[in-house]
Amino acid sequence: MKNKYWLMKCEPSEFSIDDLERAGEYFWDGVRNYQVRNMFRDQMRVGDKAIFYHSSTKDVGAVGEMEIIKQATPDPTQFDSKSKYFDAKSTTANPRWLGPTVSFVKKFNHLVSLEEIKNDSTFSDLALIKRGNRLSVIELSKKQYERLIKLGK
DNA sequence: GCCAACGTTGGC
DNA sequence: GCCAACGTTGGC
Repeated sequence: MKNKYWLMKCEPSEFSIDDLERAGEYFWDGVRNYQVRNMFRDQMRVGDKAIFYHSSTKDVGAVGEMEIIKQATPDPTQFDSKSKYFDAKSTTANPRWLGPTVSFVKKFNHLVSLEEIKNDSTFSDLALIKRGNRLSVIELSKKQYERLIKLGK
């Protein structure tokens, strides 16, 4: 099956591309949005590629490449009452939230800033730059994915 | 820290 | 099922 391409946001104060590089792989936890949950469940598959994007920080933008190495499974933080992602309404029998596992591929040589993305016509219809967008995971076209990698070199 | 925009919750 | 209130997101 054809691989898909994704852009996945995370606040670097929580987890950054450097953290991922050190860890090698990471369970993408903490997503509490149904649309994104459904994307994880129904569309994201092993072998898909993803761009790591730093949000809510001084230097906002795309910072590196990842690969999906495990399809979404229940997010353990939803059952952990000490976690800020705890969800009392979720049960192990019927878990509400999922997360894929990603692996580090490459860190960009330089950040591709949000401004740069906005100014590039390749991304003119990308939800990322649309006003009011709240998705932390967005599907990219192959062209958009390759363009980000080129800009990051 | 502000604030616009959106998603979720819960009373009715 | 409506909708107001509330919480969260995320760029600036």
